[in-house]
Amino acid sequence: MKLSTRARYGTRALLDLARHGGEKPVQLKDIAGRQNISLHYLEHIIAPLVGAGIIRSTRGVRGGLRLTRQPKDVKLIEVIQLLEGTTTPVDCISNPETCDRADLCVTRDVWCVMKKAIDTALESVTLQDLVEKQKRKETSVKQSV
Amino acid sequence: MKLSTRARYGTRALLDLARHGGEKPVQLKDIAGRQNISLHYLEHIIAPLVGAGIIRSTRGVRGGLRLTRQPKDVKLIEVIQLLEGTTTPVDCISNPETCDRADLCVTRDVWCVMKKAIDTALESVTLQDLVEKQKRKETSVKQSV
DNA sequence: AACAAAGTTTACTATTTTAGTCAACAATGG
DNA sequence: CCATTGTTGACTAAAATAGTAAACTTTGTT
Repeated sequence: MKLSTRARYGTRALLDLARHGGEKPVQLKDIAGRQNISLHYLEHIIAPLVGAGIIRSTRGVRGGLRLTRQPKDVKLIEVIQLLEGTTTPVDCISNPETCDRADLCVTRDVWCVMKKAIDTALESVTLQDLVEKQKRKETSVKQSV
Repeated sequence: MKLSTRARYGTRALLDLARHGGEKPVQLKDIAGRQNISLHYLEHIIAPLVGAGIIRSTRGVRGGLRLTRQPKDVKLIEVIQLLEGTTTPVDCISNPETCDRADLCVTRDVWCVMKKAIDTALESVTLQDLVEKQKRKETSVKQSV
């Protein structure tokens, strides 16, 4: 039940983008630098997010990445589903036909409850929430120094 | 975020044990047969459960496995933690020292919320719940035939 | 005592997934 | 046209997963 680095790096990259994005596009190499993630790897991770239209990219000089929505309109559940493929702990939830016990299986019901718990948790968090929380953490650190 | 077959098979094995266990110990090969799981593989999966004392085993003729507690006293969270190692989606939750960003990291906070959601879900289910649910499913199938 | 029936343990292996790297390519602005 | 930036596909090393096999230990029965 581990989250892949794709999901973790991708979320951090999006958060970084939300944090540093403004008028001008943010370059992937800057995100990679700030987040200390391999640029080449991040390129792959970002791809499904661009594909899904959460991010818009512009190539060429002064190009980069931009969020297509307000951070408050990007729920974590969507991000994780794109990066992780799904939040389903077992295949038989989304594809009951892969297991002939599916209809009688009570453990399947438990995994289903589990998935719902995960989804509910991720449903309630937006990029905006993360940005704000991060700002608060940063200022509190500055003050304590 | 997939659950391993260890977790799934192990849970099913325990459920089977709770279902068929009575006076006499239940033999692993019978569980393996009923659940259609490789006996050899199941031996490995069962090991940590025996080690943790959820199951007691007796070797030799007429030996087998027995639950050491009432099914109502076995919570799924405990089973999954034993089989899966942990329910933690990222290491930095239980081991903050593995990441030097841990204290400032807001994504870490999200994974923490996620873990709690999973734990709460699994905390609320016992083997007894599964046994009862399974009995209900079975009788409703019989009736509909 | 011997044997058969259980579980235990260790060693090994094939396959898949993960986490990347590398290089060629495409588009864009100056 | 060229430097810059993102895109794509090929490739790979390492780790995890999902087993298999076999030797071993314990225990009840004969």
